[in-house]
Amino acid sequence: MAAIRDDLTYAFGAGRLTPQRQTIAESARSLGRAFTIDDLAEEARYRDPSIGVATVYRAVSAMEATGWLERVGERAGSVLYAQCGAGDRHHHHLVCTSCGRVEPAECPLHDVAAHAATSGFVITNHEVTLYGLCPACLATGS
Amino acid sequence: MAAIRDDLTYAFGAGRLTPQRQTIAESARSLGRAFTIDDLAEEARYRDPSIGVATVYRAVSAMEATGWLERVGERAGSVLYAQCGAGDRHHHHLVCTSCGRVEPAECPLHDVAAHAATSGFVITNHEVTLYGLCPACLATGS
DNA sequence: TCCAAAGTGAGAACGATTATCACTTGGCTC
DNA sequence: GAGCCAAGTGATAATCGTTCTCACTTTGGA
Ligand SMILES: [Mn+2]
Ligand SMILES: [Mn+2]
Ligand SMILES: [Zn+2]
Ligand SMILES: [Zn+2]
Repeated sequence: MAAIRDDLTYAFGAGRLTPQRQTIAESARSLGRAFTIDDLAEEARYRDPSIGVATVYRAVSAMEATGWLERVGERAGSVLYAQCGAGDRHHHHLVCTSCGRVEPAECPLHDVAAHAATSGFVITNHEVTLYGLCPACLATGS
Repeated sequence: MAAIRDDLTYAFGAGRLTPQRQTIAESARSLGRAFTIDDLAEEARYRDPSIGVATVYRAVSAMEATGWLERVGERAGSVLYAQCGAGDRHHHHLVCTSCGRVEPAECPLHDVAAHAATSGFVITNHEVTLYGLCPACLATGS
């Protein structure tokens, strides 16, 4: 069963769930992998051609603010997003560099945080992203 | 003593060490913190106003290719670079979000790599960046 | 010295993202 | 249910970091 934040009704928090936003959120979920704004706009406009690109940008900003989407890297100058697959739990990401599949990864930074403390730095935030090949892409050799 | 890659003569590898490139590399080193292309260009053009912005971009690309510079994040839509402070050793970065100071950090990913292997992913690359406050910024409360 | 490749600088072009603005819509109050 | 108004929309222009182009200069080896 999915974590509560995976439910579409949480995508926009206190914001309105308009028909356009619903289409955009469903598009994001249906992609099932990391995507650029352009990827998402293409899918959303396939379902409803009247949706403007600016609306997709605004919807992504809103979904990122609630944590329903996360940025997981970049591709050719564009930000890569993925639906958060682990609810509220603190985690990071495995990103398949071939197909874009994304899987949550444990946070490995407890030791490093301790080390940093001895150097005088106080860590307030961190980013971890792993890139590689998912089982499917390994099997097909792509 | 600094690791060998910290020496300016390694900044451009097989490329030419022109006067402009020397000025740019010295500027990067003198900044002593994470910087954007714009920060670097400002410093370099202070020393030699005839240096064009395109030359700074090209020099940074070359220095990134040799590993003498690394990208350590972004700020307001621009890529953040820092001089690599740990030679050839595999490492990551502590970045002070207040003053931009950068310090090498150990790689904490051995456990995670093992975990990923059990999920079928094969990791080929990873990124880790820690953000926080350096001792100096903690002391001044900035 | 000569030459070909590498590098330079000015400016144009590019492309992702953001701002603007007139208009529409959703959800609340009465 | 009608009225209100903040929130959202879509087209388009603007922004801005980065890359490209091109004529020119410099470099370092033959
Ligand atoms: Mn996630
Ligand atoms: Mn480094
Ligand atoms: Zn894959
Ligand atoms: Zn600091």
